[in-house]
Amino acid sequence: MSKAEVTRSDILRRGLELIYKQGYQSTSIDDILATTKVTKGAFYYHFRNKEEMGVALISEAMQDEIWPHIEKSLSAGSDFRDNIYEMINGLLFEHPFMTVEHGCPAVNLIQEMAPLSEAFRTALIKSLNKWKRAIEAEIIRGQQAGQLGMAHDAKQIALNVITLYHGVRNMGKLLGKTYYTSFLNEFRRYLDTLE
Amino acid sequence: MSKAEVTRSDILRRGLELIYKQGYQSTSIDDILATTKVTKGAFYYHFRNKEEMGVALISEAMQDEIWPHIEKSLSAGSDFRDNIYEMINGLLFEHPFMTVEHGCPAVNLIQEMAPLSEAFRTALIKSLNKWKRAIEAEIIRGQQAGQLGMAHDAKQIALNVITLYHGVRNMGKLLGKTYYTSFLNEFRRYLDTLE
DNA sequence: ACATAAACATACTGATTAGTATGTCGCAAA
DNA sequence: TTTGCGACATACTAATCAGTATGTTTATGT
Repeated sequence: MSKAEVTRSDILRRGLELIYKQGYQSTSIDDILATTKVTKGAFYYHFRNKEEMGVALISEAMQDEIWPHIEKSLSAGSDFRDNIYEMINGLLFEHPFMTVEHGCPAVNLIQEMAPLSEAFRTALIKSLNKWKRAIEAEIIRGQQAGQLGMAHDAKQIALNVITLYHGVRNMGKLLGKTYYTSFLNEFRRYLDTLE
Repeated sequence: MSKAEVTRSDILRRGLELIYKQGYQSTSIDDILATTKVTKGAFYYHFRNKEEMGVALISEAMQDEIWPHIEKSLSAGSDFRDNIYEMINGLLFEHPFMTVEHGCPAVNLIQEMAPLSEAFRTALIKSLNKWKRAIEAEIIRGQQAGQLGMAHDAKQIALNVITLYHGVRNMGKLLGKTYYTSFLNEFRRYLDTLE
């Protein structure tokens, strides 16, 4: 990794951290510069403007942060139900980056930026679809392994799971970690109703 | 309604509109003033600061906007399932204030401000609890009318419904109105699994 | 070792921000 | 009619913002 690449990724990582906690629009470039050794000249060498940095942050830093966990949990065991449950459980409770109070950076950015920027929307949809396809594939694997009837629509279930995740991340901001726990019980029940 | 009360409510209504579309932190007081006949002096006569206005906006303007619809739909028919379904359906499709791209102001504000302001959090929790209790009451009514087994936890179901609503409001920002429709199918199915 | 471009560094700009200071106007009670 | 206060109006400040202009350093191929 060259020195320039390190600088770039420093910007993205610190940017992700701050934007996760404060929101995109309320995080200034100066905020990022003040907490890194990066200067304004370096920033604008690597990115044309703030939006370009935001988009890069979604498709690079955010993906790097979350994706390994998703991939790992979705291929952990043989039961697709267990895998999907553990994926959500892990995201909620075990991920070192995310907290209950600040939720999930992807969910936050969709909320804040999807209506305001085409570029953000595109990057976020790409990210969402990647996740959706991964869940879908795991459900289909479950179907082929006889764990779930073929009549079920894998696409629809995948979207349900993601919708629930979005919901619980938002509710958690008001109700705290205890709600994560009771949600997970309900989520397990939901998975078990799929037969 | 006195002239002063009109001024105050003008600020709150216009504030809600702008904050709904741009977010709280990215909506400036000058934004509000520029699109009303209110001046800065009037603003700071009615509110100590921006945060106080934001909190008032949640417990007044936002409630006024959404609550009538909720109350109405929850007492529309005799089947609690139909009522809850219509509540969500109406919020998603029939509410004149809200759009798919901007979602729901309450959901948005929870996402943005719950982690950042105790005062916002308090106002939002109050608002959430009011809704939760209303749904809960409707479920219990359904139980007493024999539409649903007593074994079900009304509180839990109410929270599920709200969580799903939060989720679909967020997903809608990426997937558009068509997702609302397919979500509603799933939601109906969920309600019907409650026996 | 040297040329050249990549990778920064510094200082600035004009716009926008929340909030303040200080004034004014109209109406209600005395 | 005057006095006083509720309800504004105007002009300002200091801070912060994204972005730019113009430099300097550092690496790299030859």
